[in-house]
Amino acid sequence: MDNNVRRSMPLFSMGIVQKLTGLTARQIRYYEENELIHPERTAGNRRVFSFNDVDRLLDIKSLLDEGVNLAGIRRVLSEKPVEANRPVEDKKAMSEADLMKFLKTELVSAGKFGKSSLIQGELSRFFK
DNA sequence: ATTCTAACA
DNA sequence: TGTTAGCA
Repeated sequence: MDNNVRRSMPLFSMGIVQKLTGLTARQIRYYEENELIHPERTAGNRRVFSFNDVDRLLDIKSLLDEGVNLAGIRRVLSEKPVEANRPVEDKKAMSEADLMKFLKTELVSAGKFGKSSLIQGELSRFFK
């Protein structure tokens, strides 16, 4: 279960999440306002997303492509537990290089579990 | 350089 | 949703 710790560990900066999800900062912040995601905040008020957050964001993105509105998305995601992210100190966001390494291991474990095909589908493009 | 909030020619 | 202003 050590993976849950990692997945709830806040380490993604806004910029990284934008690249990872293809969503705009505006959208990401808007979804947070609607409590679709609950990223942590650094001492400087910067958002720090966990892998769980990115996962939900990708879910939201796919639902958006399917033409589901915010209310609908809320319904779908409300059925999913909202594990709170772990508190984060003042640490700077993980470097992109280390981040990619982490994502790679995530993709491997995800495949190992046959889980979240979404993650593989959406993020695999970063490893081609 | 990056992200944040608030607001709208 | 985009975009921009003014901060931190």
